Amino acid sequence: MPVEVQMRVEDKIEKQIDTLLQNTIILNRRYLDDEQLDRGEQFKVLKEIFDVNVRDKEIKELSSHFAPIFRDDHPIHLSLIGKTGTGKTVTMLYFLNMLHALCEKRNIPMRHVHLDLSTPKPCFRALNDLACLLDAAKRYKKGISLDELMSRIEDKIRNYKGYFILFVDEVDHVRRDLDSFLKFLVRRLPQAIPLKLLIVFTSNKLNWQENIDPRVKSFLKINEILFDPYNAVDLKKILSIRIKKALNRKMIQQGVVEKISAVSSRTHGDARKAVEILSKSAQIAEREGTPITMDIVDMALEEIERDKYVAMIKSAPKQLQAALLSIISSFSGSSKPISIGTCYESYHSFCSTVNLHALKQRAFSDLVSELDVYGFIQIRVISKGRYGRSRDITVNLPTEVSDSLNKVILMEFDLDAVPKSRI
DNA sequence: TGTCCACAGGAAATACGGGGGT
DNA sequence: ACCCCCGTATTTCCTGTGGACA
Repeated sequence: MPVEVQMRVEDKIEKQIDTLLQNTIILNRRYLDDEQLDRGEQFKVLKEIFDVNVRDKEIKELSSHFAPIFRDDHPIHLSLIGKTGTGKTVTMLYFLNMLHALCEKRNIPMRHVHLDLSTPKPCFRALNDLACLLDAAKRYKKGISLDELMSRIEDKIRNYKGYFILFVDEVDHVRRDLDSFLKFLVRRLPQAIPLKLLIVFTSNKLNWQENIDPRVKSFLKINEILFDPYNAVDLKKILSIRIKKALNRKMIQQGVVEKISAVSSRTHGDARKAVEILSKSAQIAEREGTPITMDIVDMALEEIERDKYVAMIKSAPKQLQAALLSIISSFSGSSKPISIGTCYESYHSFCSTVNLHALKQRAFSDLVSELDVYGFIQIRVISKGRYGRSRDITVNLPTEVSDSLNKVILMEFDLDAVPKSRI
């Protein structure tokens, strides 16, 4: 390894560190990622955001909805509707926190619980989570009846007489048996115990109430508050607050914040994603040793896109990885649609080479649909008349993305394909 | 106009795994 | 240790179908 001898190593290192410090962009990394902030810090950021009148309208509506509590009245249930990243959860948590403090001050007994269903789960798991939050049961994987869980929850709060606000985040994530879950919350629970139950639902689907059992629905008196996607002005405010806390403002070029807010508001209106773009741009700029420029933002956008796919497939089950790989490889080069039959053949042969149990076609077909939902591929049912009816598969990923997907999946298989094949 | 391909995609059956009760 | 229960994954079985072709 060749070493430069002109300058003493110590001096060199010192000089490098100095320039690095001068060009530091990220001053406080934690403020670029909510996961790393504790509740108090999150609320502090939120307060600043609310103080510049973002989400003003929603907070007003929330206040008027909950106002009856202070007249010893019983407000109906509430449903917050809006896309992901529009601040439903944080706003509500913040609001509940304030409400709690206010109730304490006025001696009104009030409890609130946040049931987070942000990852899809069946009724059983949802109830189990709730039971855990209430300290009514431990975490079960399986093996206890739904009824048992419900009774335990009831027992736990039977003697509580004040307001009980249950914040059910992302209700529509209760898969399959949403009806029985709601039936318990809306019908059985209020009848079984004396407390004043107040449920707040959250959903990103406007029509989440549409296909629930009408018998449950009739009990579900609900008030709705809509959370619109953030517009560019709001996003700019939100980003500015983050920048003040986390970044070296001198290293951000004119127009960058505007660009990020514009792109975000146009494509999703999601504040979390906007902050992610900012954070990624800062990382890239720091790596390249330049200020954050417009070009850097573009790079960040691309990189986020790619990482999204790679991360998703990395954490996916082996079968799904195999399916995607066989589709990508049987696609190689041409961009003409392929029928699902051809894909199944190549999947089958791939499975035998890596010694993976190959699924039957019906199951494979479901895997393919899943890949479509995630956006890796597009499928379309078409009929070739005499030559049958099938789904055509198209891969529309940028080549670099599909290349890195290919590499990642192969790596995943190399790691455990070797020892298996030896057995 | 009817046939018939090559699947789609729903429903039910079966397999499996893991945990609670006793 | 044994059995039973529940949730999930996969298989098996099945009916349905758009349109090129004869």
